[in-house]
Amino acid sequence: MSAPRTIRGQETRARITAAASELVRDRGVARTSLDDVIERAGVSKSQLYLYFADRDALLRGVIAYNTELVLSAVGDDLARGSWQAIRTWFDSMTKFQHTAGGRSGCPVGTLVAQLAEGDAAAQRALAESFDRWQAPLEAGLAAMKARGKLKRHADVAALTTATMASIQGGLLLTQARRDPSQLAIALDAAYAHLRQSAAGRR
Amino acid sequence: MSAPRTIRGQETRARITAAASELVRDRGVARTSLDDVIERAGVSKSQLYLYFADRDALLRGVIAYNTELVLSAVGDDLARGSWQAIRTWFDSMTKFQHTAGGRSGCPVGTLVAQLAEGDAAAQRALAESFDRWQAPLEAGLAAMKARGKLKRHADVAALTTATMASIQGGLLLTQARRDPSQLAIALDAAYAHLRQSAAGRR
DNA sequence: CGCTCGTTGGACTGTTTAGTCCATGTAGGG
DNA sequence: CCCTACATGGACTAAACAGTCCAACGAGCG
Repeated sequence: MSAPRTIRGQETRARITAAASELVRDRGVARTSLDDVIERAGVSKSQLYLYFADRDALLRGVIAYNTELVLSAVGDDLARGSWQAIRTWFDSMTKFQHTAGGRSGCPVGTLVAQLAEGDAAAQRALAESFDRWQAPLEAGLAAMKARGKLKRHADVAALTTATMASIQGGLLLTQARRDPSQLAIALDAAYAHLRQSAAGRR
Repeated sequence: MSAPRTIRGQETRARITAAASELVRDRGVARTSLDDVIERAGVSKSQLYLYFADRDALLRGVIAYNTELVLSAVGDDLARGSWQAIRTWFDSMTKFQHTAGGRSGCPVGTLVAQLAEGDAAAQRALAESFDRWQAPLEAGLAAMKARGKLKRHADVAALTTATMASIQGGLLLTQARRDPSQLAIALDAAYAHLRQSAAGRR
């Protein structure tokens, strides 16, 4: 019911999730109907129900799709650990928000309020999504600490959580105010906070 | 169409917005129907449509209601400006999330993803809501700067935005992970970041 | 060449939903 | 005490919606 067995089926399933993801991004979960999705994807209803048990399953498919989306924006060097990699990662986010005009928000973060309360499975999926997203940052900070680039008593897990919060909060304020600089300010503060844990030079 | 002319009418309208607010908090906007609202409020449909033009207008009523909700949790001393007032404010939020079991998130923040993309008026209302919410903090920081408690070059507006982002991001992660400590960590970081702008003692 | 299994098309159904309408109730001013 | 304007109850409608069903298609394999 969920796994296509042929290449053609895989393409159809992918077209459905991509269409659903775009519609959810542009209008929100509440304003996205299955009829909208099949029209945009150019498929029939039976195709949708061949790969997704019901609407909730499709929305969980969107969570998975959007998770891959944000993960693909994480460079490999972030996990290796360097100030430069963190700065580059932050800048790529503000750049993206600028081109999007501060609309649409975070592909994963926006789904939390829309799905976490209604669907327990979706809530777990979103929690896992954040785990995967922050893993490279956490690994990078741990590596920096091991290399003596961070203070000995630096709490890597807490720094990671605080950074993720600044990202999500910055994106939320950007979406609410239609102003990408909200994210830029939040990320500058997050960067400064991380820098506070940098090991003293001399 | 929106303003009750009698005390009885005002009470009815208040009961409707309160019921809608609770339902939206517990299940999200998408899973809250007008029939649910009238049942919970104990009113009839014509009463709802006497005070709200349509569903979107009701949801804007929820934005206004929830805005007052978060504003009522802001003590007067925050605007006067003190480290103590900021710490107390932060602690009241984490305490609330602990009793709520990390469910439901921020009354205002959760509405952003659910309403901002679909309804332009709601987006503006939410932006204003954040303006009002952060005003006491911004005034307090400005007062502290004037009293020499903050560094001379401290950017009060940026500090305010960064703090709001940490709050919203912390609440979002708390909601996603059902873990109130996510907010606590984010707020500790926000407090440390603010403290960095404290004027040197000697 | 035909069989089979995954895939596709779209009509169909029952339910939920937002929104309308009108008859009735009620409180307070003249 | 009655009149008026606001408030209330609930039946009603039309549309949108999620989900079902079955007939037809097509690609690969024997």
